[in-house]
Amino acid sequence: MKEEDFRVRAAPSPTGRVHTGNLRTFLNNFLFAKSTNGKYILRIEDTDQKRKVEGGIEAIVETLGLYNIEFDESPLKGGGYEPYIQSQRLDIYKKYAQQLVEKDCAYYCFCTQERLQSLREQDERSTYDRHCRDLNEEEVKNNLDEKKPYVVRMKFPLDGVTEFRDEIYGTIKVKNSEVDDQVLLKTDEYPTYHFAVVVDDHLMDITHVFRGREYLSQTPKNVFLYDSLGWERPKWVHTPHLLNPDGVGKLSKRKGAMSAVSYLRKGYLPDAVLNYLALCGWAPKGDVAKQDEIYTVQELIELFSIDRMKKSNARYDENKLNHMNSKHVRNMGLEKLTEYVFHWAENLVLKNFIADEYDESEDWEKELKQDVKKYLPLWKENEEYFKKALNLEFERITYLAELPKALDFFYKKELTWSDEDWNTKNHSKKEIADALENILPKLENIFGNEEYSHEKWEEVVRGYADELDWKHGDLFLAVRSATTGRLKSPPLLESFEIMGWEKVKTFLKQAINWLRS
RNA sequence: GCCGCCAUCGUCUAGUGGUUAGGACAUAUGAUUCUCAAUCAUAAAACCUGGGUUCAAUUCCCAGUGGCGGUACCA
Repeated sequence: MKEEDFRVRAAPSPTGRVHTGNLRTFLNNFLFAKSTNGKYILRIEDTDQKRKVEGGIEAIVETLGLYNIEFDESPLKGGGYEPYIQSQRLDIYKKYAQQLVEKDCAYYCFCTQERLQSLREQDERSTYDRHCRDLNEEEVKNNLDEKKPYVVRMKFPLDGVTEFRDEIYGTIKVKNSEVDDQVLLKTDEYPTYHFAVVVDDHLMDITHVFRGREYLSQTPKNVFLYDSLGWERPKWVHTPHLLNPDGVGKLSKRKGAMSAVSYLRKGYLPDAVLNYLALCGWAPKGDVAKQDEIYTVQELIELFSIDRMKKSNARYDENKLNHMNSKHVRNMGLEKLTEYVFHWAENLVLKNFIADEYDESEDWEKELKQDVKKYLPLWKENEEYFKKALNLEFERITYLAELPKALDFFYKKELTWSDEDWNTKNHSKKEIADALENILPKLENIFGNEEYSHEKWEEVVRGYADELDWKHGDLFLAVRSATTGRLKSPPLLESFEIMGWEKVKTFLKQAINWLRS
């Protein structure tokens, strides 16, 4: 088979949610499809009516779109294998279920839920006792005529071994006695996952089935169905899990997973998130790997191959994600970054997504929204000014959500302080106020006349510190708190250049008043 | 319990039948510096245990231990 004939699919439930873990599965499929020039299909698996959610499809497509992950075929755009929603394919499953019954590979089961329940109560570890496996034709016919509710179960071989190949794990063997007579068609005539996935993957010509490793030991059920129906097996690619940072359990929201939209809102770049996720459980070959591990999506596509995927689970590590994001932010260049920040503020932070209806937004998101609403008009008012300010801050942040606070002193008309914003270890508030009052005219002298230079500025501060017999650092820190409202900031001279002397002077005066009150 | 899978620094990983076991994150120290960050340099840090096979095993085999997953009319 030629690579361009490869077809992979993502098969989510329509919960509308895309979180860290399944974003990684979407990504694996995507990288494989792109790297082989194959097709990427979205199919919705909504066979559990109890958990059905309306409208989640748009949310998923929208979210992935934000990461530039597009589908070649989907329920929304079609593609020649319709329908792409399992609940609209019920008659298809029914047809093949009947075929399996005719081939004696499946059977009608009339056991009630209550009976199954009591079986389980007797022995928690028991599987279905195959009570209906050998009903004779007449019994089945009678039951059907009486309109007894039924399910269709697969007639899985009682002994022997099922063997199949996984592209990552190699040959897997499972004793058939370990496998239950899995329900294929439920009472409500919906298929179960194991049945629908086989029928659809076959009918949609899926060549590579990427899915979580939790399905590995259940794959014999699929193998049985492919073989019974006389269909060619696809290549299975079971991928290891992303674990919580503490290594306990699959990554969960409570322990650090975020929704795919939230990452972008927080100001992680799509490429950075994908860069990080791709490197969990996969690594390029040693001789083509980059030492710093920073890759664009394009590079990942070029390097991707299944045989480089790991077998073991990986833990989620926010530190590394943060590091990668700050690298990607710095690599972007000021021009592109400025553009992206505006895009981020307008189209990611302030905009409401369909996905938001399915995921409760967190406190920081609400706060961020308010901050951005407040500052964005100011940022846009003077793009050159913004760019200069951003230039001083962008390598001090790890994600864009830090920007409103990081840049605030460039935009505020008044600063406010609290006691923690001052270094009072060596000097009292009164001493600091006096010092500021005295240094103000000295600064006015250089900045007011546009005669400043790095040397002069340093000379003024250091000179006056000597005069006061202060440590130089203490005086710089005092000026810093007064003019930026905090103890940590970009270099002062560069900041003043952007803010302009009038603003700096105003803040200095405000600070003196605050210190004295 | 039973079944399946996995096992290199704290974390993500590279790599090998003979290597000073490499990189990245995090950590520590130093340089730089008006603070923070960035940058640079340095340090500490790993082949799960026990048996085989072999001249030689972290690497191959087996067992144990540990971890993850499955054992649904959920996916």
